[in-house]
Amino acid sequence: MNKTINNSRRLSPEGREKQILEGAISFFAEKGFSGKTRELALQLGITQPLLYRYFPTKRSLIEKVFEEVYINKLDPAWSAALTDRSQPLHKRLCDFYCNYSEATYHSEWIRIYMFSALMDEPLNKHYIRLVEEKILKPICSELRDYWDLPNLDIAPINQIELDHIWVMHGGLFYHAIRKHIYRSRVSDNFKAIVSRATTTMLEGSKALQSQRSIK
Amino acid sequence: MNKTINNSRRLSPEGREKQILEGAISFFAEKGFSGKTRELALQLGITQPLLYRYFPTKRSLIEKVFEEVYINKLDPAWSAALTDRSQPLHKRLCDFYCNYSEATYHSEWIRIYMFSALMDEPLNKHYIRLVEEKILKPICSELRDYWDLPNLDIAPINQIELDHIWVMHGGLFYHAIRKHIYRSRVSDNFKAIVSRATTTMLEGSKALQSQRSIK
DNA sequence: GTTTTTATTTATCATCTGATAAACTGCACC
DNA sequence: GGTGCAGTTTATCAGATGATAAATAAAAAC
Repeated sequence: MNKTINNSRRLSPEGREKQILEGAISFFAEKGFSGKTRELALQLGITQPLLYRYFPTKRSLIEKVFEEVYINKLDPAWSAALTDRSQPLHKRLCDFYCNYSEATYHSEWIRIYMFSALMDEPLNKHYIRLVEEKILKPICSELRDYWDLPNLDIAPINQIELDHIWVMHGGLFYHAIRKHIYRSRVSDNFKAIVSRATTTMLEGSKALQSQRSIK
Repeated sequence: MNKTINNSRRLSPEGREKQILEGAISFFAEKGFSGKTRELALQLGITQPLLYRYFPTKRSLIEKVFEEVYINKLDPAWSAALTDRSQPLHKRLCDFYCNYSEATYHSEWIRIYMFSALMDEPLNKHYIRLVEEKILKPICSELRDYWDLPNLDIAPINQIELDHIWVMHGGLFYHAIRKHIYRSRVSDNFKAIVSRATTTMLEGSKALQSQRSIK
């Protein structure tokens, strides 16, 4: 019999630890990290001191939650696909944001992300840097190619270009915030929103060039 | 002598209440609403029981904070200016978002807004509805006029049009989130970002029409 | 089947935290 | 300058909360 997935009273250490961690993610995503250990235990159907057999402190459990939520969410294959110029850029952008949103735009992920950011967790700053390096700058680079502009070696990405992508990226992310944090009723066809947002961003980048050349 | 603005030990009730409320805004914006009353009192330079002379419970103080932060942030004059067709639409949008961001994109406002949203405070949902009615839908309406599309009486605003404005609005709001919640270093020339974001949105709305007419 | 091991619970601690009551003190008024 | 009112502090409570130790019970070992 499988001991790991067992709903009897007594579980294997690995099974219990996993159950607690997953329960903690859902619990803290809902209540925030000031949620009480007794309430978490109640939700898990165990007693509060049992938590402390698997995690020495509440803080250590929270840190495991961060790890679980933050790591391995950016698949390098997506960045690779983003720069695969055999495909049209609009399609690449759509595919990327569909993949990316599927991995991160979930209630638990978004809420824990926001709670941790409000707590000034260093993980957040690290993640933002990753987003800029692995997503936004590659997109800037593809945009240069798309409009036959100078390569990055000749002119490094400037703030204006980055801001332009940030507005699109933020606009899409904000859709997830509205859904999972504000809990507003939002349109569920996210693919269509992505498609229109990327089209808009591409058209906008063209219009901005005529106003002010990248040089 | 002015009793209201007095840094002596003893203040007038109005002065003290105001001081506590303002201190609470700054305190809860930083720590979240699970911040402790003793810590707040320490930051104010008063003792913790004094808070309870001016606010019967912690919750009542928090509710005053919500009131102070949420109300009167949307000046009807801005919405009026937004629909003043004697000015070019791009200029109207820029002016509006500059005014709006000046009123709300402050660290305290943004953080308290996010904390309260994560707490499922009804004020947040109310505010979002206000944003949609007083800002986004008027912009949709102006866009119809801008591109010589049917009036709202003939065809009501659809989800696609609203989503398109939400992406721009969210993109701009996300800039404030990055600045005040993530505390990232962001470019400080917000006016320029607004100008480019509105240009982009306008260009995008044109491009989207050729893909799919509003009918 | 008895013993050993260990997952889990019960009982409990020390501290924290929102809140209250009583003591204190600065200021106005006469 | 004494008297009373009102703003503030000191002392304290009751319940909550993170954490620990001992007791219990279920599974494994022999």
